[in-house]
Amino acid sequence: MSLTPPTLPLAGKVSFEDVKDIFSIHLGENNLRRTPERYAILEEIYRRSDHFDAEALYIHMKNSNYRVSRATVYNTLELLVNCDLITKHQFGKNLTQYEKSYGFKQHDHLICVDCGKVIEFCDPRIQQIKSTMGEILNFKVLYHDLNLYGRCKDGCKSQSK
Amino acid sequence: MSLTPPTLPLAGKVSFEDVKDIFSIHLGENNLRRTPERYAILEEIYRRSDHFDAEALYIHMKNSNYRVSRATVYNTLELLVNCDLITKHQFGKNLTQYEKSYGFKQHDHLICVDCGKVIEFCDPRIQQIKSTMGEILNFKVLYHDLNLYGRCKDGCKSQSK
DNA sequence: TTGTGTGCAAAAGCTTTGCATGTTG
DNA sequence: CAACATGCAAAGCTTTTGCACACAA
Repeated sequence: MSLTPPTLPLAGKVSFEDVKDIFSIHLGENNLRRTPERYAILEEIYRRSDHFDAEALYIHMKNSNYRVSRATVYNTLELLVNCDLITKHQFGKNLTQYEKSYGFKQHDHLICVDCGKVIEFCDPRIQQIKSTMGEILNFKVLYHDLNLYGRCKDGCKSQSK
Repeated sequence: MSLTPPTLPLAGKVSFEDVKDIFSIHLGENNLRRTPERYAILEEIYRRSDHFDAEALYIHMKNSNYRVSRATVYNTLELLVNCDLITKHQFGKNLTQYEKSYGFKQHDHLICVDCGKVIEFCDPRIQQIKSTMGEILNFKVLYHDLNLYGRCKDGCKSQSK
């Protein structure tokens, strides 16, 4: 069972330039404009760690280096999802959360129902489930979302989120 | 690999009386009142098939036999989740969906990204992932949510939702 | 009778949309 | 310069909350 921390980039493979290039190409291929806002949002996301939601990203940008509108944030997040530079999740709440995904191992999430902490893990058996089920049900499985919900045996401080 | 349709009740085990009793006991144990609204909502859910959201349930009850408020619907849905009579899902949208769960096999979901169709499936390997990961990460895993997203190879009519 | 539950409507929280303005190609 | 993107605010949707009234225990 692999326990390589999923958040560690694949060895020596990732630079922000790569990510920017991918986005650039994606924009070009879809006749979308290369605006400074779009690159600034991408850069902010790849500077951040962890999971974030649109509002948090908006506030963070507003308070720091760059000023963008909420509309642009939402718009850009969708573009980045489309070219697989970020992935979208919902950890049991009606709030969309994102995380950067280029150059990171595929992984799933374990969420503490007490404190909301999110832990990442890898288990190759999920790939087997995807291929078996795709075959049996005659689907091309594109992606998946697996969340385990539970309680920390050590006991967490039950701090809310 | 088991291909028993997950939505079929476990043979000869389920009646609405069972479900009502479980709810009744749950209410009693928690010093909650046994109101006609709560039972009416439970009955409506167990009469329905498939997945549903709070608003659809509210509208459906409003238009038919029983009149309840949205607040009561949301309140009761939470109680039913607590005693495992229904389960909660989010199929990639900011909309909580529910399904009845008493007497049905544990199952997961395959969602068509084109037409939104939801197919249920069972794969025992998910249980193995839960126990392995709970052990390694020192968590008591309570429940999970696994959604595969993909495209029907037969091609669907791309009807929206 | 007492306190919990209900209904209604208002509020809250996240996301989308419309429109005037700005900027890329 | 024409089309597309941005910013802002308003609107949309789902869910939660506050309060007066009703009713289960």
